[in-house]
Amino acid sequence: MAVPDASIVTRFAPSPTGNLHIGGARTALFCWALAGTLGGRFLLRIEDTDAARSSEDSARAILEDLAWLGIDWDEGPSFDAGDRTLGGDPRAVGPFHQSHRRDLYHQHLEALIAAGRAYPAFDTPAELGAMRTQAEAEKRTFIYRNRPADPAAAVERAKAEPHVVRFVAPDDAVVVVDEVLGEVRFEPAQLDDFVIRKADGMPTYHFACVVDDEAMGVTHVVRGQEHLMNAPRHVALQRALGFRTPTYAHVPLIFNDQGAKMSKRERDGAARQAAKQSGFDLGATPVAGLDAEVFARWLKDKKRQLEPDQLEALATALGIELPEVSVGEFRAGGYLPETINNFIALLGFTPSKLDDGSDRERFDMAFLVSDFDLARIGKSNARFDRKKLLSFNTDDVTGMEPSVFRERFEGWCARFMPEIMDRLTDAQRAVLVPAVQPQSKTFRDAADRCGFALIASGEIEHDPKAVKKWLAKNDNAGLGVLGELKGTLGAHTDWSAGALHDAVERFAGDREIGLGQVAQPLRVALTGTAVSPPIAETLATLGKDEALVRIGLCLVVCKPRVGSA
RNA sequence: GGCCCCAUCGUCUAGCCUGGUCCAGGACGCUAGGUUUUCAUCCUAGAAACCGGGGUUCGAAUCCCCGUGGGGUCACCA
Repeated sequence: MAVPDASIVTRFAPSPTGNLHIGGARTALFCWALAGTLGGRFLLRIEDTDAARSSEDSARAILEDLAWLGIDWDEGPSFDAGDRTLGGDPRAVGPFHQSHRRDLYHQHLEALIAAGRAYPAFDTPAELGAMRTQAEAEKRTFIYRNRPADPAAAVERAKAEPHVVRFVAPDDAVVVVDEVLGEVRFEPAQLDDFVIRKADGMPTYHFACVVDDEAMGVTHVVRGQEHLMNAPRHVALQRALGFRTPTYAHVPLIFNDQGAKMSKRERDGAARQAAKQSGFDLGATPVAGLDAEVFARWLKDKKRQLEPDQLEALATALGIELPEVSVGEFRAGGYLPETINNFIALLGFTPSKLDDGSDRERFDMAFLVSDFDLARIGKSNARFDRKKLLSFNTDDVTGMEPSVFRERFEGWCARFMPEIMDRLTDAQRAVLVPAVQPQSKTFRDAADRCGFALIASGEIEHDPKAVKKWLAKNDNAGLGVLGELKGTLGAHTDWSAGALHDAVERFAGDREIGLGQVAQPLRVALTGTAVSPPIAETLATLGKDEALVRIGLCLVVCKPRVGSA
């Protein structure tokens, strides 16, 4: 890490209108890492100037997601992350919610009007819409520049009438110097007199952002390339206000499988496609909270989105998994925060090489905070490859120290799969959890593999394919083995996994059959399927009584019917 | 459509700035074998790319131009 430099400040400034998106997480991560390599501080600001769409719940959720990822902010809203406290205001530059900073914006805005660099405008939305339509009809780009002939009169009129305040765009070209893209030039003909204060008195994003970056001493602005067209506006505003221009870095976007900006619509798209493919009939399969008309409209219109819970319910009805897009969804999906950080850092950024000259792909936060460099950010957009993420996550889950795995997995279960904690004893989990770890790609995957221990023996559904292959085949060889096993296991007393492992092996050895010929019929009996954790641990988790009940039950349920093949 | 950005294996990328060491390297995925009591792992091998066209140069993935393709953005949203 670099020598501490108190003058360096990076910031992440989300707007609290939804969950933290994976792209936002990457931006935050880069800002955090940059502050680290430069020895500066990382600041978090909540951009809630849109009163209607912002919510404190959303702001809170974003804070929690960032803390979960370990993207700790030095300054910003205070947050108790359990083992550490984040945020605070040591330099007294807060508050960090823009909705609480209106006086500051107001001061600068008045100064701008007084300097003749801003003016009240009284156009109604309908009038503006008409101007745009006309411009479009004439194949012109709509550029608003209706400056008042008499500014003083306009200011006077503004005292009594609803209005917005617009910025007087500069007459010169604006050149944005960007650390990633180089110099980007914007001609004055494309700069319009954009709105800097809305009719409700709130500043627009552009104005609040520029004022706050100055007031908070932000030196480096790292954000997605979708903001590139905002940069000339911000630079022009800074000049008019007499502010510094921070260092800009517009990082490439994260794409989805379709090659477009990854967004929350992803999930709607996946569900829509599945619904169309399967010819889903809402009439035949009602979905809670979703009425037919809404569904039909949503099905037709690609831009339409369902409410999150409607979407979840529909996905369940369709029997599909929705693709994760927000950090919370990846968390619920059982991904590790360190893996997510590692993976998203690789989207657009290339770390220094390994000593053998190959690409360095796996690294932790400590590495990132010392190796991050804006010069190593690429210019082209990157597709989000879920398979590669899964591969990374698998490595990290299976490579975890078993005791650590158990602690973290159970922590995840407590939140997302409480049955595992409620229904299994500590002793059962002590056997099952380590058994499941080497097989699991995610915590959710691990939890799924524990499922057999959660159901009652009567609820077991014996998979016909598994029954046929492992019990009925070869003149019911599997059923025969199972019958013998019932006796052998019934007489067996030590139900530790180790002893059971030996017992099963001895059983197979005595009969000179492969272990598979024993384990598979047992799996079918114990779980109803051909897949389970290693057989000894499966038996041990269930316990002797339950295991024997399941075997007995299977023998009855799956016995060959007289007269049928 | 205007403006802006981008362009190496299917995907993420190295190399490009400072032309030759690149018949282009790594990773995920894919294919084929192998290990394994199931699934998942794991091991070995393999296929797989410099968008097209012009220049500049002894020599271009690397520099320049044009074309094509992709993306972003055009709100009293951020």
